[in-house]
Amino acid sequence: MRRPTLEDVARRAGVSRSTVSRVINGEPGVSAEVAERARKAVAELGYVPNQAARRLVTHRSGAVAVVVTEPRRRLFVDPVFDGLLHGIRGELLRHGAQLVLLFVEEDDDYARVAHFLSGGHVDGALLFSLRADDPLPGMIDRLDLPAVFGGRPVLGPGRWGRGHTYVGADDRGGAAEAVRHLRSLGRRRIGTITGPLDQVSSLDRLDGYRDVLPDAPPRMVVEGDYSREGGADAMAVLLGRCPDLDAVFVASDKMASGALQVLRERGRAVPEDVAVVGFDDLASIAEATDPPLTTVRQDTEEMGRLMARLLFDDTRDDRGAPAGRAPASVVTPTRLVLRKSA
Amino acid sequence: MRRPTLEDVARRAGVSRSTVSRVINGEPGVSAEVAERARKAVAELGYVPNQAARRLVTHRSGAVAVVVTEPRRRLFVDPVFDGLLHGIRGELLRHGAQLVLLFVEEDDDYARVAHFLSGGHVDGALLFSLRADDPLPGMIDRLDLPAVFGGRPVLGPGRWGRGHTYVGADDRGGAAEAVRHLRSLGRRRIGTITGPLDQVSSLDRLDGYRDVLPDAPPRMVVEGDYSREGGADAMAVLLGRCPDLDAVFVASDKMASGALQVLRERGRAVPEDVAVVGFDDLASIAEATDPPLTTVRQDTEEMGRLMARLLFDDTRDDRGAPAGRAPASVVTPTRLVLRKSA
DNA sequence: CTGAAAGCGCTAACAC
DNA sequence: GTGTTAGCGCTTTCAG
Repeated sequence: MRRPTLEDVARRAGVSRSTVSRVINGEPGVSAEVAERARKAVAELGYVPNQAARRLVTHRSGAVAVVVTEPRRRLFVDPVFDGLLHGIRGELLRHGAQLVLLFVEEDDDYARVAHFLSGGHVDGALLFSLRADDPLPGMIDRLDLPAVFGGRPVLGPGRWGRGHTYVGADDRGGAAEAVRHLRSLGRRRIGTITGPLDQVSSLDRLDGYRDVLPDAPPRMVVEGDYSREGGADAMAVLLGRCPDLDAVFVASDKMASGALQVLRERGRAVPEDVAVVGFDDLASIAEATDPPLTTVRQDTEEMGRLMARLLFDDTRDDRGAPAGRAPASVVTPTRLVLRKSA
Repeated sequence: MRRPTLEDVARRAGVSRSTVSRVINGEPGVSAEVAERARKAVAELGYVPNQAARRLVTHRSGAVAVVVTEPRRRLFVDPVFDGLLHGIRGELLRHGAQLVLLFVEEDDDYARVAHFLSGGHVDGALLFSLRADDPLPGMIDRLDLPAVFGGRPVLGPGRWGRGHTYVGADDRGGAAEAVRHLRSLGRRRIGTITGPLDQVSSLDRLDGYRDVLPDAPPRMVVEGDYSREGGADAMAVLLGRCPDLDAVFVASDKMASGALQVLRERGRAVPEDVAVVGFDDLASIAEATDPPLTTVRQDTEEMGRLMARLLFDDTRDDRGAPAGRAPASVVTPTRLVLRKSA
């Protein structure tokens, strides 16, 4: 009733452990006939390799950690993260790697996560570092573990995360394109509703807005919180400050849907009176609003896929090239999707 | 530059491997003085136990799998699952266990998951089996691995999953309570919008409706898909079939919000003309609708916590009691939350 | 209370 | 091509 070991399989096939091991790991140099016999024994015994033993000697775990700093459980209802995770999953699958999910919620968790990551449980880590003052990037530096960030990480106050590999959307460029579009429509009083300004992506999107509108007065900028309600509130504020506003760039679709509602309630026609552009292109939102939302598309699934791929690029040369430099980061392009709101 | 091993620590502390091992694992029978010396050496060397080695000998992995059958990537935008996962996470944390996330999307994945689960990577599994014909319960039977299901599992056509441990909300009772409430309000033409009827929970909620209204004609029952749009469409159908409907029990808050919208568009006042009760009590939806939604609350976080707890109950007696019977399943109570819609 | 020694199940040199 | 032999780093009897 004991789980069969390599030894058992070998005995049954009448060969040695090493040979069976070679067959199982698909190594060359085993005659077809012997290989067949070994495979048969494996099947008959229902042999499944003991991973712990394998790891012990290979020093590889076959698993990848995904570290998420979950802002009060909202992460898992986030379609952006959903897309990311989906892309990651697909790529991990191709590599036969497992996904170990690590949450950071309280401050204690950083130590816990660091401890886990340094425990050899995983071959690499994919981390989402949203906040501008996130300790994660600093932490990973001390760990000597292949890692790829989702979103450009920031290291301490003002220090950009050079040396960290990351995959991020072109937040700044996308935002700039959105605002440029608004201006090309002849709009002159263009406001913006930003995400929480302690997040890198929010900051980048705001920078994109400023790139195009360097002289926009501060009152045209209102900080939101990426929620629908936050978007609605921010829109109300914006309208109060600038009643003759004729366009607004909203840094997320969710906020945009809230903004649209307020605009409607206040009797502003969209896009006639006020043109609106969102960000994310979440089908469930952007296609369902009234009018459908013009927005900046980011391909979250592709981003996830890329994160995993970069990680594996870094990870696999453990036998061979001396670990190499961290692979280059990639900024994925965004694309303006024109619907009816602008 | 090699990672320090127990041996290194032992040498530094001037004791034996065994002693250090005991200290690390908090075993009794080590003098305070020696223990202190060992701890000091651990700290100085930054020693972190090699999990693979430990697992190899203990036969325990310290990890738990969470298996989700992800219906076309919608799972991660599901607040119910979010709550569940949150509860699970909390409990795993208490036990110092890791969470390995396994997705089932394509048919291939079942084999992959089964293989993984039987590979000794995890000490147990938490599985969400939504569909009535889900292969997961059958699969787990052949695996000899402690497992707890989220939602009552069903084994093949008509065979209820006896012998499987699960944690599920009292879908049937909750639905019945909702309908009973509607009736107590004097409503007589009570329809229902169900979830996808290939899901156990949907079926159970419908049964609850029927428990109270055994004579409701089939036209009063419309199948939805748990989405907002699905709820809207179903509401339209229901209204078409029965224009003088005076109440509706909707099997999810998301669908209820869609239904509410249609009701409003058709000029039906809620709750005056049509009373509406939802299911789930997702704060983000139920409190935000107009009018706020009366709904059946299920405590998803508690359910998640319970799942993990039951799993550990089953899991830990590997040294001691002979594995024991699978622990009892638990059906968590639901509670009607009265707001304004009914 | 502490240490010595025997593996856990596997891979990887190294012989044959 | 295939087998032999060392370990990987840890826990766990069993002596002392």
